[in-house]
Amino acid sequence: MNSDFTLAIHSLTLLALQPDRMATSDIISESAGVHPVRIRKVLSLLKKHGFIKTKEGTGGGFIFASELSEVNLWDIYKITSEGALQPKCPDSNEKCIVGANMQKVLFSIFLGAEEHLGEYLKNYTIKEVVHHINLEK
Amino acid sequence: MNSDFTLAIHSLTLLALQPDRMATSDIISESAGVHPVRIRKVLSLLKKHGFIKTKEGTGGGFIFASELSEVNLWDIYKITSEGALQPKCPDSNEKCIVGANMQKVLFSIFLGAEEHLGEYLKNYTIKEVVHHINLEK
DNA sequence: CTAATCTGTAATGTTTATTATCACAGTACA
DNA sequence: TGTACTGTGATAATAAACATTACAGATTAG
Repeated sequence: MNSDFTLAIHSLTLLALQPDRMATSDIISESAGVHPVRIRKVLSLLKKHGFIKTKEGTGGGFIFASELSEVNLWDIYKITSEGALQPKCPDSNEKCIVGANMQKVLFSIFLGAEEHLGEYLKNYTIKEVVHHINLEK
Repeated sequence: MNSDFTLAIHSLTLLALQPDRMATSDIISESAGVHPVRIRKVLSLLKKHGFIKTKEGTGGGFIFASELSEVNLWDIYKITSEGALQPKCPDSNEKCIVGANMQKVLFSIFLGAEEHLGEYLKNYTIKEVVHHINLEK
């Protein structure tokens, strides 16, 4: 799994903490320790799903566009990383009962695993993450 | 996540289907489509935990050493891939409230996620996987 | 007892995935 | 009209996964 999921959470949390003004990709990238272009790419996904708004030009940037308690981590996972749990099986031997069928068996197991993970992630919203961040202060 | 987890499942399933005789790393690697050395590395982990037995020399190889229904996928996950869910966060900015604390917040979330995944994986044993493989025939 | 056939494992090379960087078009504002 | 942003494609650098080589140690067959 790449870190788009955690980058998205990081960015949203930062935006949640300054709901009144926009944050640029430079500011967010400095907080997250990654390149600003990556921030723009990940956040453009979140924009497409309406979680944030963006503005180009001077004074522009990114800003939260929904209720903190309505954005849960499962939503974000699906947008950034759906299918990431799924293992990339090498082409196994079709002549072997196991090789020929293992891939689809594993596929169904991991599909179930991802759904199960979803049940857990649905319980976490950005509001909770922000709360945890504040507790750590 | 690398594919050690699925390789282990694949190998155990193959061994489960021929409980009477040993399988060499060459045979298993041919079924799984990977290099025999990888099979030996992954299976040596399973051996350490007593799930299989090995024998060196002519006629040697790997063989199942426990009850199919007592080897569940969570056991195997823990052996091969524990912590794999955990995202590798880049060093974020310590001067930023979010950057400074996000890592430990994410850590606790992903720890919970892995435990939750465990509850799902515990329900799958090699016996079930073998059963699914046979159904696909 | 010697050659053949295995596992065990370290070391190294190759490939693939992830991430960073560059380049530049488009938008908004002063 | 210049400056400060996002949006996005293309390419380069880095890191992770995987394959390959090499060889020591165990076991068996002849």
